[in-house]
Amino acid sequence: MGGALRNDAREARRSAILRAAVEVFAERGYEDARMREVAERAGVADGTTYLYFQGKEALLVAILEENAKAFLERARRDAGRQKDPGAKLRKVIERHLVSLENDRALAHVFQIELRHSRRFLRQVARGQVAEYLRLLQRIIAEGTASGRFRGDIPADVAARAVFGAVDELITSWVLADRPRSLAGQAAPLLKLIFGGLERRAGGSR
Amino acid sequence: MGGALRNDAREARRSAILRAAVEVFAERGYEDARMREVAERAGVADGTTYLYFQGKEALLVAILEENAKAFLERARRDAGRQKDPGAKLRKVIERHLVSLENDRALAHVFQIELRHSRRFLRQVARGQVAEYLRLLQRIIAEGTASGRFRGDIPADVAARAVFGAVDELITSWVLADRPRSLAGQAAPLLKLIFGGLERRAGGSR
Amino acid sequence: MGGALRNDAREARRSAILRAAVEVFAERGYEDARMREVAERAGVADGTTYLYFQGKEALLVAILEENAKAFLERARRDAGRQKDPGAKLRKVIERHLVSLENDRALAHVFQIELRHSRRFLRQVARGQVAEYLRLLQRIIAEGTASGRFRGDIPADVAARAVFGAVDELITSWVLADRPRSLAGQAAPLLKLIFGGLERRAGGSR
Amino acid sequence: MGGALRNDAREARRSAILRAAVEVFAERGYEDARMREVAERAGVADGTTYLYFQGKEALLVAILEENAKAFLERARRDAGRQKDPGAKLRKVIERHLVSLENDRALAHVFQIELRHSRRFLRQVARGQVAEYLRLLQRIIAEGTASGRFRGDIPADVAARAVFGAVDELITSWVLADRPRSLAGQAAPLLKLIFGGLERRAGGSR
DNA sequence: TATGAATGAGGTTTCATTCAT
DNA sequence: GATGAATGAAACCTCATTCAT
Repeated sequence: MGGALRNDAREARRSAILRAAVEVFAERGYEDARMREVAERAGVADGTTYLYFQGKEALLVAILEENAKAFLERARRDAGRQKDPGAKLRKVIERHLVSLENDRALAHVFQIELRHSRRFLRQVARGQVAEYLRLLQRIIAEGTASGRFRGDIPADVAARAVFGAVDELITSWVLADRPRSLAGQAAPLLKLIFGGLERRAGGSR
Repeated sequence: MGGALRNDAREARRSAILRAAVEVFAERGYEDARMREVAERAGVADGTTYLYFQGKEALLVAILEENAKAFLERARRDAGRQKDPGAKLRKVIERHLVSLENDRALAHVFQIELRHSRRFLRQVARGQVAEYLRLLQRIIAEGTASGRFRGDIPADVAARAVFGAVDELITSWVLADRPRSLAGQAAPLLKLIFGGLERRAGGSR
Repeated sequence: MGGALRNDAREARRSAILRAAVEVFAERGYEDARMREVAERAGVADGTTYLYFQGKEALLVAILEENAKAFLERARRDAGRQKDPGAKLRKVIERHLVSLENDRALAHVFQIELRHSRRFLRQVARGQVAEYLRLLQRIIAEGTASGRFRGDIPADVAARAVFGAVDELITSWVLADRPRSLAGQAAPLLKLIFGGLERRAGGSR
Repeated sequence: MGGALRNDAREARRSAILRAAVEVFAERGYEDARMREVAERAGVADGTTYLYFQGKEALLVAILEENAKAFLERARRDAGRQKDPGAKLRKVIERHLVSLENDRALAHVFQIELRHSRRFLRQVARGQVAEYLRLLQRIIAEGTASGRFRGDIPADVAARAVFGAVDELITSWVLADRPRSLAGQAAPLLKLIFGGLERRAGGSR
């Protein structure tokens, strides 16, 4: 039980460091972020950071993986609760927008800092994106199979296009000085996406 | 005439340095790129680089501005040659894809290295993107005015979504080990985009 | 107590770096001195120097300020112990000569390296000299007031002349290959200075 | 005769470069002076400077030697015109003060920039000072031999003290924001110096 | 002889990481 | 486990000087 308490304290400290990293990375950018500032803000000594994470880049990896994992789980749960592929897609996209709107610092790190280098992007960040793309792709393929979505667009292309559209709206929002509500842009974005994906009533083109 | 020759030589050297920078940035990433390697590959001495560009970041700015400018001009010319807003959009997007597919190193720099830091993104890169977004937005607004595109999606949201979709396809292509032809993905992408933008035959939703 | 030990260690290290700097500056000259050599000679890593001093020039400032401060304090104490203005002046000058004769490397830095640039001279070094000049000037004015020193030479001119005479002897000594004892030159120098300052028995000129 | 003209032009250009160097060295300090600025101010191309002088330090050497030579000649001539050693010394010192007061930029270079490094000081500048010191020493020795100056102060010590006093007044003047006339300080300075050097009426100390 | 574009050596400093306490 | 002082690698850029024209 002492171990449990210990573990709680350890977990709290780990979280504090991770949160501090999100904030410092968001404020200064990854390259200009100082490990010292992360430690300071987390209320620990410089060296302590290295007892919890391998190093600076490992912090970025941890920020990505823990949040992306939670995000993916929510997305999958959201999708699982819906029968209709259209409703699944809608829920997943709405969740995507809302999740990041609720944590601007994290959004900053996700939209910008996680893409700071080719190596990182390929080896780390892209893996999570690929997972997410697969989810989108499955939903779209399901929609196509069910006849609701058109059959002449490969699901992987569609998934990337949808992801790109959402992603760009979020990046704009992160970079804007006076950002407009992301949730508020969900409706027109969804209209556009569904317009693109859905089979036409009469059938066209 | 000596001056003209001199200018030619000067221009050639400038280009060599810029091209070397594109390649080195693409291969190593901006942070890991060494000015020495840029100079070596351009066939000039270390210091010569600084006679043509203020410093490392100025190289990145120059890569962006010169190529983005040319790219924007082509896009505007392409659009100007078409009457129909749909045709304009199609041409611009096709050009976007083809331009970058033809220069993978440049594409790498555009999709990744130009986004390496918040400051750079906001102060430099995003300015060019904004120009491009405005062009897309104008075309879309024109399409809406002409009745071809639906009127229930704000043009700025649509422009960002379209840009994001194209951008993501290119980024995937840049990061892929065995990339599929970008031009080959243009057709389904355009179907998706036009499906999203165009007013439905019967009118829907 | 651990703190006290730490502080002692810290102070020792600081001193080691400062002393190493005096020696390296004296041997190579400020411009040709390498921070690496300072660190090496102090037995610390390159970066450690920067934990104790802001940079290379800060080392020079520290050398000046700490020694000048100590020097000025001794001079003031010496002067304070004497009643007679003549005796005060004598003690101060003797101390000046002896202090630097006892530390030739420091003397080198004081006489030469501290004057290496206009900016440094005006902003830093001259401030300490000004303090010293004020002390000399006060003593001389006191001597004039007491009737011992003549009244027809402004004390500030006299102070500078006296300082200059002493300073030049030291610089010669620093630059000489086979320097003659500075202390040994004190007697004739003092004769000259007192001859210049003292009111004549009969009164002349 | 064409050669003569050529030589004149050459000489004029040489002078222009030298004068430009004096000014730039005085304004920026030797280390911060840029050869480019010297060339620009002299109205020649960068490389041309090197056709007239070996390099940056050679400019400093030339400034020193040419001016010091002229200065020494004037001093010797001044001295030669006087019979009395006291008058000689007076003339030489007055000339010293006036010469530098008439060219503040040159004075700056003489008082500060020429002393910027140990090597330069020892190998170059001090040679000229030594000449000047010998002149002073000869005059003083002459004064002692004639019975006017006291015999208990070695002439070399006296010469250095006198030089130091004059030198310090000039340095103060160079560094002052609102300098007081140097010539105006000649009288009290000379009183002090002669007071120190002259044998006392009654004979004392 | 003059030009000025090109050269390239060289050093201070920062900061992620380590490790003795 | 926590600390934080110490480490030391590593690279951008400047600028005196050169040399092809």
